[in-house]
Amino acid sequence: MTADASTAPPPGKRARNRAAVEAEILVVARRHLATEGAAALSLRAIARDLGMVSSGIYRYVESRDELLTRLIVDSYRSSAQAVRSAHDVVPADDLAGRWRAIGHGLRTWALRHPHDFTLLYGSPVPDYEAPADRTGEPGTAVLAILVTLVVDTRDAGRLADPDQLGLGVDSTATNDTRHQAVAAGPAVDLDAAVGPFLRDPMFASTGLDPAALAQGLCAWTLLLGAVTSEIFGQLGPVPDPDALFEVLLTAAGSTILSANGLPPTSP
Amino acid sequence: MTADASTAPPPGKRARNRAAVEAEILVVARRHLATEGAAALSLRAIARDLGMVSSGIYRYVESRDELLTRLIVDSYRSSAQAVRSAHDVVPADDLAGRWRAIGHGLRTWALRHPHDFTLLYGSPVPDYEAPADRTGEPGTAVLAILVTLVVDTRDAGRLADPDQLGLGVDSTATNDTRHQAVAAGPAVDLDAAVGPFLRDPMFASTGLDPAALAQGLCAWTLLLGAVTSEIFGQLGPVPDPDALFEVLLTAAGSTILSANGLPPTSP
DNA sequence: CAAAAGCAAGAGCACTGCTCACATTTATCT
DNA sequence: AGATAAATGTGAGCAGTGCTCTTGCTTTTG
Repeated sequence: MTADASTAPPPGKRARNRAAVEAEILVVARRHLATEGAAALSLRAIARDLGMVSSGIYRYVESRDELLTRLIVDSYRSSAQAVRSAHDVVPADDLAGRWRAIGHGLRTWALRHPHDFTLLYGSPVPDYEAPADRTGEPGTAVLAILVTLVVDTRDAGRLADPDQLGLGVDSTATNDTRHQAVAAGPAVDLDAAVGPFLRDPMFASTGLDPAALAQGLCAWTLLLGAVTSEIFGQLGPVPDPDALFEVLLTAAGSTILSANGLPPTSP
Repeated sequence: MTADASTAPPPGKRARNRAAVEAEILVVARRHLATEGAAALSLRAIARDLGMVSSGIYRYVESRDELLTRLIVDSYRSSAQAVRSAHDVVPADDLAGRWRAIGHGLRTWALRHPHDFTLLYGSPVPDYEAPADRTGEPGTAVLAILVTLVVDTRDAGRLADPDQLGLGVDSTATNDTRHQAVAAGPAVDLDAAVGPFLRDPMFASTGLDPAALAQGLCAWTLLLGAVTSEIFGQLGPVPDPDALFEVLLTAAGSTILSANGLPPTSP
């Protein structure tokens, strides 16, 4: 009634309330996610917590899947930010330290938000297909950090020897001169495996070679496997999870970083 | 009425029917699992498919969790058998071939039964805690196969150099003489990480040393990470999944197998 | 000021896991 | 053989879920 125009900008009291409710829904959803887990996420329960009737929540969130998508995007951001902030405090030339920061950053984030981690890297939620146009880009954020580390490692000439992993260097030159895998195994076609990735805009500017990217993927897969294994308890009761992770993290790091600080080809 | 005793042995018609129904339930449950996924498993739907009333199924399966446990144990058996049969066809002295057989065995099983794989290695089913006394032993079956491979590899003197992974050999001797991890990283305490495992009856007879076990765990974690990543699509659309898996499998194998078929300490 | 758009509320549908009381069938004991 | 006990089938019912639709009310907008 007596409200003048200056205190009622285009975002009117209605729009403001809507934004507040939407945010509140996300907050409550995150709380439920943290305590109950993803599949137990109930729109009705959220509505109840917010003091609104069950059907009312559909004014703010289209469906349960929509809510999940928002949480996923949110979690990707959260994890990437956690990893990034852990990574950025170590000096750029401390390559090993940066790797360890990435690994520990991801792990401690996962331990702190196990359900969020599950949402991102666990089995897909039933009857839910993540929309690639919304979860695609945020999903690569933490991998992108790892890529910059691989690039810097290569630039510093400290990239580990691909032969150590059974990945031949010659496979990049000629396509039919494939490298023989671990002692008489069949062929490993590096270019087929990771070549198309390198043509991706995300990598094109880095000038990475297939072997280096493959090494990076090994490190990433091993790291993610280590965290997954711990969060999901796949190895049963582990006596000293910290020590075990340290071992796996070190091993994963050694796939991209030469261990002794010297270029791989030196004696 | 005219049935004589010879056609009615101790397993009477009632027990036989019960066994049949229980088996049938598992069959239908597996079918639902394959088509709908784990979280969509509905006892009512199964009962409906079996032509019995919804409450009737509780005469045969205690609860939904009980059904899940049976499926999980079943899947562990199925996967272990798949891996084992793939592994057993390659000659015992072809160590690399055995590793590849294990990896491919697990992967093809997972690709053929994605929901079963999810049940075992995906995010835990909400509100379900796997009873360790029933899922514990079957869960280690395929890992056990890998352990025998590591043991045989050591016996053949073809174990990869632990230093390649940044895992020092001296950490087994003195406890405070810890190995420095990748270039100036903190300590890696191998004994703390895997020592207690070695005291386990499963390993005690093998005489494995901590470094070798750690290498095995690296291989396992990387392998499982690779399969998980593919089944769950964690890397987005991969151009050539077979080639990528080949790369990761080879890399994982190189953590336990010396690449050139020679003992690690030779020039 | 009136029309339009946004919102809260409630009823309702189809589904879930699970329990309970009741009737029927089968196995076992006397 | 007959009584008794155990196992099995049936249907109703409770509390919960996602989601839709209609009915009124409030805020914003022309």
